[in-house]
Amino acid sequence: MSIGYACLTIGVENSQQKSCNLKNATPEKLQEIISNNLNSLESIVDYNIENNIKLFRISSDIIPFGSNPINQLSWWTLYENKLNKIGTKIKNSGMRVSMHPGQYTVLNSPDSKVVENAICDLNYHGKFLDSLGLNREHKLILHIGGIYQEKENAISRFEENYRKLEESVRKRLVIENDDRSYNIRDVLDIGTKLSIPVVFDNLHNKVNPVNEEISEETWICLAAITWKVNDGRQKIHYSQQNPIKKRGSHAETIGIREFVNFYKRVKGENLDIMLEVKDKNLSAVKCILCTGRQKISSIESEWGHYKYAVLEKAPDIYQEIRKLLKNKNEDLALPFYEAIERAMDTENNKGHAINAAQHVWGYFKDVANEKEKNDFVKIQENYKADIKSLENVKSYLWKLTLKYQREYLINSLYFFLT
DNA sequence: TGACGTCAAGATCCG
DNA sequence: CGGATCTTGACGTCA
Repeated sequence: MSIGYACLTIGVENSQQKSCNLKNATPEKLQEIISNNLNSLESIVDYNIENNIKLFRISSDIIPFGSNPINQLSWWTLYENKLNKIGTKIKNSGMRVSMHPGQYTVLNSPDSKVVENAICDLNYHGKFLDSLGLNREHKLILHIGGIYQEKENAISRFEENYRKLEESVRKRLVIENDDRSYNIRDVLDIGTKLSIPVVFDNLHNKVNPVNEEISEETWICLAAITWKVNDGRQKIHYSQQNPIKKRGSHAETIGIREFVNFYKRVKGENLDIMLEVKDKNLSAVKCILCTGRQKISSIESEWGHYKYAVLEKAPDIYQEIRKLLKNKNEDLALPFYEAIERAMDTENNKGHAINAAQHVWGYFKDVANEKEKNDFVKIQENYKADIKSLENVKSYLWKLTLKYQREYLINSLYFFLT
């Protein structure tokens, strides 16, 4: 039903997350970062609302060192107004958010210090969602942890330590199969025994399967049983293998044909699907537009974002898409994104890249001063002569985009896709 | 002891 | 000096 993305955005203004080192983490520095990060979170929530994205994972780093004793700020009171404002936007728009402590939060460690840290960390995550005023449908996702040579004992320790968690954390906690230690069968057994909802992760299940014969649909049905009414809709994680990286690495973008097939197969309309993918919000918008009825205007607006990136890669596909968008009465989302994917998969070509850069330059040629005109000519020549890279050319154009505040270009993915 | 994963910050280099 | 490019950090497990 809802499709969403994790933590960061591409091409969204004022959504940057900041961080700092432990040794620089003064109260002043921490406050500055928290203030920035909450402003960014609000921008992201606004963006999600505008783009009909109803599922989002909030970064664990939203509060720097949120569970480290170095951070003694009571950020939930210092930023109470801001947190309420953001929480209200989330609730009023029907958005569902989550948080996901990473691979270093380990509840079942034999080392009691590690367990203590994990509990602190879960408390921090729970407190953040509480401070937004959100109910228990807004989940905290956790992996089971390590094996330590004795899986049975490791699982018992997970169960023991789970029971020690505060109710405010337990009510949100859901568990997920991972790519090396605990497969979906293990996690379903634990979830069933302790009444913890289970998140099925399709790529982890491919990398660390129980049994190749059992289908994804079957596992999703079995996981469904662990979700009770006040947990909200069943959630799953979806990602695709990056073809050039090692097994388990997330793809740059979600291949839309494969996703749509998956969505039909597993009856995705009954699920909340969290995408784990490098291009973040871009894949979320793509998957949302390809699984529902769309107005032509949404596709046209997407074309506005992608067009110069496509022109840079493949002028022929650029023309093909222009032609495609003239069919105002058909459902264009799928063929549109398939064409975008083909274009972005195309090998770089200097001539095409220069052609696109000149199109973009068109936004400045009337306002640019003499030095800027000369610099653009020079950087183009240096690019042709292999002295400068395409990234250098584009970062020069980005500088001009910001200087002359060209709104259309600020929202263009030309500068963010490679 | 280093790889793993992730992203910005910090450090260094270059013209 | 500003910008580009590289290295580091912060976490715990496992080989």
